Amino acid sequence: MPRAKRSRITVKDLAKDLGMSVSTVSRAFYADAVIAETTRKIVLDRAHEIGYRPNPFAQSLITKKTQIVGMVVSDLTNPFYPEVMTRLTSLLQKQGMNVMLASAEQADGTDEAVDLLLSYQPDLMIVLATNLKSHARERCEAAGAPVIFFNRLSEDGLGHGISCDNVAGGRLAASYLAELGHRELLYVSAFPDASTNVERHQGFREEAMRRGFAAPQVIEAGRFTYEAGYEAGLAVKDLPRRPDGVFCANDIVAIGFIEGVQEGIGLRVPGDISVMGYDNIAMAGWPSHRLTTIAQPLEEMMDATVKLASDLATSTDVAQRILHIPPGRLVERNTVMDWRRAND
Amino acid sequence: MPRAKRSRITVKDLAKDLGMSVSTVSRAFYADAVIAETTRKIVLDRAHEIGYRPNPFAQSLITKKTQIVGMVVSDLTNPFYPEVMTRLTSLLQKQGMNVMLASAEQADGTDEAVDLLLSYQPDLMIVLATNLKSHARERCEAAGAPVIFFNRLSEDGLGHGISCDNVAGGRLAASYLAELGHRELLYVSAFPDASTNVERHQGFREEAMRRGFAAPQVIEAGRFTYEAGYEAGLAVKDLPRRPDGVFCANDIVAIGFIEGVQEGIGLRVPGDISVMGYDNIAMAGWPSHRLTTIAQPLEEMMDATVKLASDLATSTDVAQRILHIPPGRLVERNTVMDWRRAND
DNA sequence: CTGAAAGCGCTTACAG
DNA sequence: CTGAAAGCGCTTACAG
Repeated sequence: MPRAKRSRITVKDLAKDLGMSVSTVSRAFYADAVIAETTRKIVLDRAHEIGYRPNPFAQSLITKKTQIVGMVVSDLTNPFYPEVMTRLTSLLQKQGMNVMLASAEQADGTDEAVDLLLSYQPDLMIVLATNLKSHARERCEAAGAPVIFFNRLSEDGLGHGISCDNVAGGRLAASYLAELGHRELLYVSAFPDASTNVERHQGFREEAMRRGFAAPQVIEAGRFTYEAGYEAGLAVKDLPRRPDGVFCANDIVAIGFIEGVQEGIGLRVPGDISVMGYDNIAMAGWPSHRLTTIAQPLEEMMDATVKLASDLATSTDVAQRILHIPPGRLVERNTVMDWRRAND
Repeated sequence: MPRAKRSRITVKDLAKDLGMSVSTVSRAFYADAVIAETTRKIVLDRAHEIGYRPNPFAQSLITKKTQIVGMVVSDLTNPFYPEVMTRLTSLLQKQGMNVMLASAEQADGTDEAVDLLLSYQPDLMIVLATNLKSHARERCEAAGAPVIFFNRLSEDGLGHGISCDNVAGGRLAASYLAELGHRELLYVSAFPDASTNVERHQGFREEAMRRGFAAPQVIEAGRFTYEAGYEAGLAVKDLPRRPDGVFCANDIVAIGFIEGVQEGIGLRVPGDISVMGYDNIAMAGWPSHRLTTIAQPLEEMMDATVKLASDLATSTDVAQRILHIPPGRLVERNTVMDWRRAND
């Protein structure tokens, strides 16, 4: 069967079919174009019948809008991101936008991937998980694509950002552990430059000190991965003081940490040491983990992103917007011990 | 700062800059165009200097090639797919192709998402995880985009396909369990129409019966998810005969199954019941799971996909290709008991 | 409210 | 080997 790359229907065809000019037909597809409503309806109906859609490439050659949003991802071993990615994609598609992907697995590959993506003139870029280097962000903006950082903010504080209030989240973790009788706190840090990491640490530390505790000890896991968390768990034995309450940069790190601490040092969670995460990924609720954590307000974060995206798509000039959405609720499960009750 | 949607550099600009015609400049970007090598080098060098890239939209208006591959995904709670997705994206980008995403979270949403994607005239479609309905596949092909099914084949057997030899994998599972002394086998089935599911079951059953065992019992988990596996684990208590060797449709189902069987029925794995998965996702190696499984030959599968993709991109007529790559190796961990040794 | 014409940024026969 | 011209499928001032 010769795949006869059937030449697709064009405005011309549809115009001839309807006995109208191409101008008129074209106008039917633009809500704010001057055209009789009855004419528009005739065109749209017939278009639907014969399966005509304006060629977006030809369109964008003129409108300079592509309806493409570039999505830069990495770190997909953290289940938080695939979920965000697919749900965001669905939401954006409902707005008529299409998502083009650049995978930034290796830091060095990012640039070329971003450039390739930019040649498609995306209306905007959404950066998930990775820390786009400043010059890459600048290239995006020079190419006319404003960038939205999702969940992590840009290092240089530029670009739009959607994030939850991680400082408040960090405080919440410290309060919770403190209230339950923990005294020797530890923060397990992930990627040191990530705003999420920095802010969660900051909130945790502030709240601990406000309560008159020593500054929490810190283990540098270095990355937001299970493996990094696992190594951090092993590293507990080298700490000057044995911690009783641990707050990890996120869930996947926490899960790795717990397994490291159990396997490597034989400590029990929460019997010997309490551990909390951040995100509330699905896995945190599995019987094998039952991780106490702080939920991200994912719904709100995604809605805000889509809202911002369509604002950026329609209006040419939107002031920098950095949204800090209140952190989600505390999700109590089985990895934190209540020492008050234990001592009753 | 008014974001002055800086008008990008065009062929014209570059031509003027170089004192050449646009034709010549244009030719420099096509390997098989007739142009003096020295001229080409001059053009390319200068293009790189001033950051010129041909506008892919204008290009594809003429060439009818877009360098876009549409990727249809769903089921991203299975960590197997995010990994495939990102690695495949990187590989395709290295070939100069760009990946556009359609998320098919809800079965009903798929169609509109696919249509939207098709309006961008992708050179081909890659379907991960989901079972594109036949009519959707037909629409893709009618729009000139051949489709490659990755890991699962199309229900109607049409379209290109890359998959590992799941029948052989199923046999391998049965042999392994049989050799280790298991006698009462169980298959935990996932999405009933998925080719992977059907073939793994088939191989498992064939090998069991070839060895003179009864046909393995079956629990219908229904989906390739943790939750479905968990429910299946609970359902073990309703089985007429207590199984001792279980093969699950994939790893994530196996992990759920194990937790269901432990939590809900109190059976121990592998003490009371042995369990195997399929895929060898990263999580299968974590201390919390240590799942015995069959690895997918992911590298080979992805290479074959990229190869096929670039064949399809260059040649207009490629015969239907369905590749069954030999299954990966058995990965022995801690969820299968060796009853021979146990009885020594 | 509608149509004829110009033009978006390219590629590719066609001449030379 | 290079250039002038036509044209890909659209949109949008400009007339009417």
